Amino acid sequence: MFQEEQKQVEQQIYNIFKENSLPLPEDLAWTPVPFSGEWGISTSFFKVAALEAKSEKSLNVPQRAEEIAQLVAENLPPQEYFSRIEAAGGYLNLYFDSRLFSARVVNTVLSTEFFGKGDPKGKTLMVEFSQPNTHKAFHVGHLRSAILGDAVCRILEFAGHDVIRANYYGDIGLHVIKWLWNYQKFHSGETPPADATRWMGDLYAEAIRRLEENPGLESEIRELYGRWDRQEPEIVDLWKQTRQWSVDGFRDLYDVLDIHFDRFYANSEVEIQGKEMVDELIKKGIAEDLRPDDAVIVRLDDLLGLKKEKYRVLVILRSDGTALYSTEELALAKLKFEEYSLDKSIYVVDVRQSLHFQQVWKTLEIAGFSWAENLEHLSYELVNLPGNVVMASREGTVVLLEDLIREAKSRAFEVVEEKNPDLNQKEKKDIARAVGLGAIKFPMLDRENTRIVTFDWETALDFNGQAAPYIQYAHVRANSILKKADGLPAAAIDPVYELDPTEVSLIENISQFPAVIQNAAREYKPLHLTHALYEVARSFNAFYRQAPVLTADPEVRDFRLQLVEASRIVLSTGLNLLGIEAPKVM
RNA sequence: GCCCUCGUAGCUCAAUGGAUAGAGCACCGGACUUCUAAUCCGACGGCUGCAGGUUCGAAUCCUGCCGAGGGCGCCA
Repeated sequence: MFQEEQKQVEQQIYNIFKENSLPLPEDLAWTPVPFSGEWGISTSFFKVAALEAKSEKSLNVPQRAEEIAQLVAENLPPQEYFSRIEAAGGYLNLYFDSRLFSARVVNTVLSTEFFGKGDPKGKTLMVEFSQPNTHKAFHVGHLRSAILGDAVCRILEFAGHDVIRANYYGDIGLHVIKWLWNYQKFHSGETPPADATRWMGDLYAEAIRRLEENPGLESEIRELYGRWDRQEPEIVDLWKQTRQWSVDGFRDLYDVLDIHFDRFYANSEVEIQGKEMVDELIKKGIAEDLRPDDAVIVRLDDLLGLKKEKYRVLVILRSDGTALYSTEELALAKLKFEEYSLDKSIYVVDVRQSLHFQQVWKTLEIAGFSWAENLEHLSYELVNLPGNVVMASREGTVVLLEDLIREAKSRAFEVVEEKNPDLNQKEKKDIARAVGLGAIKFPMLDRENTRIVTFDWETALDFNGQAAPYIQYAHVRANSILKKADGLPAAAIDPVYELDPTEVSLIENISQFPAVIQNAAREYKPLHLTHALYEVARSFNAFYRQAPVLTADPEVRDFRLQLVEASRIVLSTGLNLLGIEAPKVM
């Protein structure tokens, strides 16, 4: 927002450096001055001083940095946008003129079509996220990939990338065969009830139970897998029909979560191509075919001439010739680049599969696919239950998504009824949905990707504190003021009064928003956004308490109204980027 | 055995190598005749697991150790 001014000062500083024959720093690395009630940008001269110290051993770096800062501060020409220049401990701090700064920030937000939106980067990224297995339940453990992936896509898009959202569902594999086996034997002809996904999961759990009780039945599973592999119509038809039940159920869940995809890839879709690629790898001498006694493997460490084990051995086809996850993964990676012209292909998958991806990608690299270097794993830690219990359908240690959503909505509904009993049923339900889903999504985003989320009902349904409802509430308050104000002042307004500290702090947080988006996009970390947004909400709430808008003197009121509108825009944009609704009342 | 994460306030978590390490929860004390108190203000709370190293400067980078979790040939 102040690039021009920053560049200008930068040039002036360079000139001072030249005049004093100081070594030119490569870049000044501007940062905001640690906020203390005044806006400013800051740079330091430690690097330059350290550079000098190399030729002049006796030099005290911090002292010299301070001298340079003093020198620059004294020699900079008078500034329009900076009202105060200060050298402090090796830093040079340039403080903005508060009137010009606040007016610029607020006017920029109001006059930009999408404040914070980055310039088009001309890069196409595919983000694959949410990889549910058909014929299984969809539980809270599956939620993180979906929610994180969705938010990352929204942020990347807003930051200026072209994003293709891919879903990859596992519709074949041993788990599916086990389900089909159980269905054929014990549930033949049944159709799913309204809650299809839960029912699919129940039947899967039942299949596992039966097989554990009677391990001898495993041979029937092998046999059935063989029949599927030979594409026997009876089995294929049943598989297709039952798979659809799951797929439809997943789509319903994605709709509820407001998550959409551009392309659905099925596991089975890439099976044939996967096997073909395995053949090629064997021909090229990259893979070893040890069938029928052993599988088809790639000895990665040997191929790379590594002495210490790193990539180990990747199995790419079972000894009986059926496909593995890795078989399909090889083909899927290729298919993605064939279908789209991608600059990068990102996989949002949990951390347990890190090695797996490294192996597959290294194999593709060895096979000579140039795009293999543009594959990227966005790994995240699991959602566990208290006591670090992993959610697993077969262990029965799961919280079903349907249950969580229902509970969160109903809890939110109770609160709405208590806080705002006059609203009609429809409004209350809409708010309950926004708040309930926000409460579910926020904890999955407001955390370093590499850290485990521990799910417990109490925390998940706690609407207080550092959580989505807090931000939504600030948005509601902003809306409420604007509604009562009956329109905004038509023209841009400069504040002609001394700003309240809460206003200063609010404007500071708003001004950071565009940079935060870029940062979150670059690092694939919605966390940066949740944090910044919380800060905007917090400073807005303080402002709301401290600085009256509607009852203020006209010139104060006009500027504050614009500030409220700017806050509203940032809050709703930010929530939207997290996939969280921003209700107008609650 | 090899590899990957993580270790920060009582608890849950932040902090592009940069200035006095910050929030929420919990606990304690205050604020509703006010634009919605799902809010605000204050107090309490820290040898950033330990020991070295690199650097003008380390919670952050490197090495070792301790602790927790995860991954390592036909599950996905």
